Amino acid sequence: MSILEEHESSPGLLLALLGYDAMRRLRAAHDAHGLKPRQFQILGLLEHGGLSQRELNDRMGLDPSLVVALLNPLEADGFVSRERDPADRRRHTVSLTPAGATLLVAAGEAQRAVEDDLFAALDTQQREQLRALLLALNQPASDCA
Amino acid sequence: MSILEEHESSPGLLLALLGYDAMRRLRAAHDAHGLKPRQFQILGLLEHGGLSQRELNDRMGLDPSLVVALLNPLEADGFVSRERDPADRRRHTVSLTPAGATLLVAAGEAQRAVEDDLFAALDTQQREQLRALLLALNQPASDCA
DNA sequence: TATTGTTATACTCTATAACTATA
DNA sequence: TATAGTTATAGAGTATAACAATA
Repeated sequence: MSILEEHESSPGLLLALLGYDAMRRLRAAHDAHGLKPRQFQILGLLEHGGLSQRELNDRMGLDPSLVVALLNPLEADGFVSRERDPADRRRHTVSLTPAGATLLVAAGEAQRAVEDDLFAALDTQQREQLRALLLALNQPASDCA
Repeated sequence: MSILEEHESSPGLLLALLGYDAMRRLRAAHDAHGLKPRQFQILGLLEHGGLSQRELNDRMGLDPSLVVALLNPLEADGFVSRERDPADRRRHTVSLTPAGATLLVAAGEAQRAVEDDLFAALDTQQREQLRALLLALNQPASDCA
């Protein structure tokens, strides 16, 4: 059943509801691996080298306190390691462990499967269109603050 | 600042995060009128005549308990009225009051302003494209249950 | 003083289960 | 028994403020 009938859907609310559904499905997929969608995102961000928590905050658009709460279980389970930066002892460099890299691969397959299902109604070209439009939305013309 | 860099955004998570941001902006806009986005949606659904709560559940894709919680303040503030259906006394017919109709107009302008800002990065044609793609996502090809 | 990371608390939206009343 | 509506509780994701350690 559809979330909204066409005539009663404002574009903004439609986007909000579809986004909520997307997060719900991502969560269901990653639950099998003991991950939250945002934790999977962190593993992906660490794939090509360690980052400070500050860098994770910035790239994810999240408050530092959120990143701490996401990292703690990942570190406890051995998927991620935290080391103090010798050059600036305030910084904690977060890195992917071998176990974390393995988990990233397995959970990545689950995520791709979910996204295939999520966008099943669109063909390849339409998916590319949608992706391009969403990326445009994500980069506001200018920060006129 | 953008929520995600291009290379690190899965389409599904991108949709989820943009949807969250859309809901956040809608909430901010409707707060000025004492409404939640879902309550504004209810007012819109009642614009062309009364509905039972059951019909509201179905059209909004929400659990009945949610609709109750959304309606109670609306009724208390006089924007909506509930009357028992004489034909089936289990049914409560929900209708828009004159005050509710006035609120719908005012809040509708706020919502349009938010959506204009939300989709500011897109031209008219791109907005139509996006809307069509989102509507397609919202109507899964078939419920192969 | 400013920055990195941490802790604690609270808010929004939604889901589920159990209940009442009507049919 | 089944349906319309209600109540209460819980969960996920995020935001904010206050704090300790380091620069």
